Amino acid sequence: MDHRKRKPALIKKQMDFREPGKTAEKILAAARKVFAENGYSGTHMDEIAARAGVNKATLYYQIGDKDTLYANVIHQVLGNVAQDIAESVAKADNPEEKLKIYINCIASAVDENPEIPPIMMREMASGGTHLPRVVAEDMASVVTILLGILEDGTHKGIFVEKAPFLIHMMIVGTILFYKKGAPIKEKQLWLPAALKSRDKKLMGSLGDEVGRLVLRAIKK
Amino acid sequence: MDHRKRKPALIKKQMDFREPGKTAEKILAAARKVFAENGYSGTHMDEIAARAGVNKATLYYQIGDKDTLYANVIHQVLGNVAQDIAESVAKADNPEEKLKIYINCIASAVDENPEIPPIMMREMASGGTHLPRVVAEDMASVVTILLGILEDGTHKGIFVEKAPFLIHMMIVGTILFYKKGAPIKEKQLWLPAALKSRDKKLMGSLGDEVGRLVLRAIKK
DNA sequence: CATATATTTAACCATCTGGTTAAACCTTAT
DNA sequence: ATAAGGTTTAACCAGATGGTTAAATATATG
Repeated sequence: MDHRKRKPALIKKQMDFREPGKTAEKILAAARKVFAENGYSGTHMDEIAARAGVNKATLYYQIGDKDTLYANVIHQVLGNVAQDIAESVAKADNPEEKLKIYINCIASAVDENPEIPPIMMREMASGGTHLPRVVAEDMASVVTILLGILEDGTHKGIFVEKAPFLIHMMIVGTILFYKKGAPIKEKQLWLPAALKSRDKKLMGSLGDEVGRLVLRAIKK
Repeated sequence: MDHRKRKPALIKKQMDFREPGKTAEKILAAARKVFAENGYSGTHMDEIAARAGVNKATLYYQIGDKDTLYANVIHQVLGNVAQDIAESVAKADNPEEKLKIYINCIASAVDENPEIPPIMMREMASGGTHLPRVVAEDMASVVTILLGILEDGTHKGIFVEKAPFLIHMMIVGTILFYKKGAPIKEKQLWLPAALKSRDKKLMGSLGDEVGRLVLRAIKK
């Protein structure tokens, strides 16, 4: 099926990718890498099969087709972030702390999962048309959490009023772009040394630094 | 040639896409849209030819191959931003004003040029490996401008010291993600109404609002 | 007008790519 | 052991895709 005309991808076949060593798991792991590297249409089933060390027919026997495989990859890669954020944020009790946690959850999800930036960026680039509904809803629920934090903070007079969706894009955009951008920057040797050195001393994690910036931006 | 293995795209053939109505111009305009919609590997030469209203062979006669066409598109789309920023920023004299202009230049480039977000996002996603050298250098020069503004501001005690590259990723990431993300958000009907309404009242332009946020984030 | 040159086109082509098939190969239970 | 059902595989296929060719058509030049 043509990528552009894909229906909002349902997950036709749920894979049991939990058991490691199992064929399905090997396929999913390979698919994850290849899709992250090359995007949907840049990814070829033969390469996934090769990298997973299985025959292409096995791949089709275990999953179904490219669409389904892609949907499963996305679900596996982005699916758990939402719940994690919800749980972690609930533990804090003031908006400022909650916001820090919110940002750090996203940052560490990205850290533990280097496939998130390329996949998310490309999904955004293509208008999010092929995100499985589950994932789209997950992401919506995340923004809703932020909405709550910001509203609470504004009521309590801690935050100035700012558009929540813009803040969310700021958080996610900053983290994803930095994660993908930093390595590119390092390779460009002609860049002024000042740029490279300055960025070394991101005190603490990226999540912490973004947290500081965003808080400065919205605190009263 | 395979996308993944493309050499750092040189622009093999410079097109004269300036004269409107001319075949080359029609091709480039079509290519721009199609590449923005579907990415490099999702784009088919036949579609570009069809959308440009010319025969595919004409396309090859005028340009060369997919790679060259893509490089030309990128160059046309991203090539002029750098110079524009440099000139505009020079007009202001204090760091704060300069930073506002810096951000607004990027925001309006994106505004006037809706192909920037998808193309930039996908380029970042694939590690910027196929940016023509010219464009990569342009982008580097942009960051260098920001570096200057921030250093100046820090010296004068107006800004706190923050990693310049991170700030740049923050600006660009926020603008691009918001531009591409907002329309997606609008389509998700199940989202809490609060989210949609809140974001309507972005007072002024996106550039202004991002400018305000970033300044709050780094001003002493 | 005639000749040369630049541009466009329909028809091709080799290769790639997602997907299938039928047979071989395990694993398990009787 | 063997029948049965699940799993893997080599070989295959139809359609798509980037790219080419040689002829046809404008366009400019003498």
